[in-house]
Amino acid sequence: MPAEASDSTASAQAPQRISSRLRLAVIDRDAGFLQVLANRLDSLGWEHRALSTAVTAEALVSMRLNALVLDISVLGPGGWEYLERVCARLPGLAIVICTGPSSVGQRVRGLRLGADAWMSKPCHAEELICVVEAAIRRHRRNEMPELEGALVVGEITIRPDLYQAYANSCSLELTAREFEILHLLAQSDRVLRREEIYERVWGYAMAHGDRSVDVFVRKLRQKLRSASPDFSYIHTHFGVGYRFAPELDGDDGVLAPSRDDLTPQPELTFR
Amino acid sequence: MPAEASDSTASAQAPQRISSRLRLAVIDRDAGFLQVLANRLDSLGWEHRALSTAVTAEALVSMRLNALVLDISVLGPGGWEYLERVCARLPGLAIVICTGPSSVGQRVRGLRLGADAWMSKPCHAEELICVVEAAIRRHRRNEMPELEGALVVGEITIRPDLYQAYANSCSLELTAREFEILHLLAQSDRVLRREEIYERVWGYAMAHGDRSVDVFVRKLRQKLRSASPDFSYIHTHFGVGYRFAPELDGDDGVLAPSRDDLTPQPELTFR
DNA sequence: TTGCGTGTAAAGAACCTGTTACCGAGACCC
DNA sequence: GGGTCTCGGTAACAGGTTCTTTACACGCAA
Repeated sequence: MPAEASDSTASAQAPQRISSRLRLAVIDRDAGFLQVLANRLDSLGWEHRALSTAVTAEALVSMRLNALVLDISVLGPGGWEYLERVCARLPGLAIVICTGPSSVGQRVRGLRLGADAWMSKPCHAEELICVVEAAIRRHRRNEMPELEGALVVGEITIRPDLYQAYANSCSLELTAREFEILHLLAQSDRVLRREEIYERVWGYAMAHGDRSVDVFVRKLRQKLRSASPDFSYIHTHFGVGYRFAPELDGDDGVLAPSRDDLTPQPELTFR
Repeated sequence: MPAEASDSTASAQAPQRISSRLRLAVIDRDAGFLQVLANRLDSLGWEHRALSTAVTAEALVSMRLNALVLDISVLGPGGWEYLERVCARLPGLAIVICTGPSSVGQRVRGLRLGADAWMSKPCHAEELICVVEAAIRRHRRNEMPELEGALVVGEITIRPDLYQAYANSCSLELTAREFEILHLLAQSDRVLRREEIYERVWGYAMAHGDRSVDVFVRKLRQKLRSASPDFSYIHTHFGVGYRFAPELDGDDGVLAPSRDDLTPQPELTFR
């Protein structure tokens, strides 16, 4: 039952690891601390960067960070002002102060200025990362909308924000499931096995012998063909699965002319 | 560490106190701790309440809290599960664990389960409050753009400052909930799932099978139709949710994907 | 050619939504 | 305090849409 399954996944995901690739900068000079942290971050797949001194808020903006870990003691007396400036310029940035012994007054001040958390060294890298995650998590919750851009492939436009696909300004009238499968296929630039498609769209494992994916692919092909007859979009890989790629009919497997192989996803446009 | 001297300038603007009246619950049994905290909270004007044991997530919902301070040790072994449940049910609630000595593993676990911060007792009340504020602040950041202008869509004018919508200078007589849902939908230029709507309007997770959103959408449609019969505003996306867009009836409501690539919200004007 | 995987079609089950009616909680007035 | 009213939330039903299942035909690979 789909409803039950999605319920269970919801509760199962609770021990939350933030999945997507995150970007973190650390302003610190403690080589040992940086090394340990770097190892841990690498194994989590985060992009990270160590800075030995303060960089301008503008520079931080250009790094497109999710979080900043700051040993405020390396900045000297101007640290508070710096913190304040960075918080004002990047209200969406998670900032964790991680520094040596401090007074309650200092911690209060840091938090009031806009830091999200204060950790005292020495601390465990794993705990620091959890604190950073907690701050990012809370920040993202509201930001959620996650406005994905439209995907233009062949003559088809896929609009995640509208949960619909179009051809020549005309809706394909896809159902929710149809759209999800098309979206998934179009995003992936490779063959997807049925089990993979099922698992990512339905949210749970495909039962042996289930033909649902095939049936949906047929419906999709039908709608795609009637809206954009000159292209074929979904290709069968016998014994494997399906792959999405716009191909002009008549050509022998030649990719759509608008494509070039230099850019991996040339038809992927952000609105 | 930076000198504390330059406080005067910084404290003038930066030390952000959250102004509005906040609601906090504390699950703890340490009378001394509770007393000190209560005094501090009173002087800040927060509404607060001490609980000596866990209350159900539903009870927490009904308290309309901004934050929860929890000594997880008073809950015994079931504490983790409780934390998880509360986080799932109230994704917008700031949760700070404040408890006695703990291991890194425990702190990591608590943060992963969804707590926003972990403080070790003994701690200074002021610092605890700052940590709570930091969590709330981050949560609220995007939630309250403040001082929004009126939104004019189709024949409807939405006035957040008056908590009301109008058609031809005539009030739609929306109730609070109706207005909030309309406002949210009108602000978002995309399909919103029911769960999303519920969570952002009610402030906590939608129970499985709850039809409240549907019923309110119906009421909204009714009022919108009687005030502005030529337009349809709220569109159902079967199996997904609702989307707001003023459309002249009679038109086929064909959404041209290329239409708004340059101007995403042509009919949405800020005054 | 055979066996297995895939395309196609249709029917019933399952699900989703619109709609209405009803009840309890809280606000408000007297 | 009691009564009335409005609002928010719940339950039930009907009708429509979508999804799943099943069956069979077709085509690819060995």
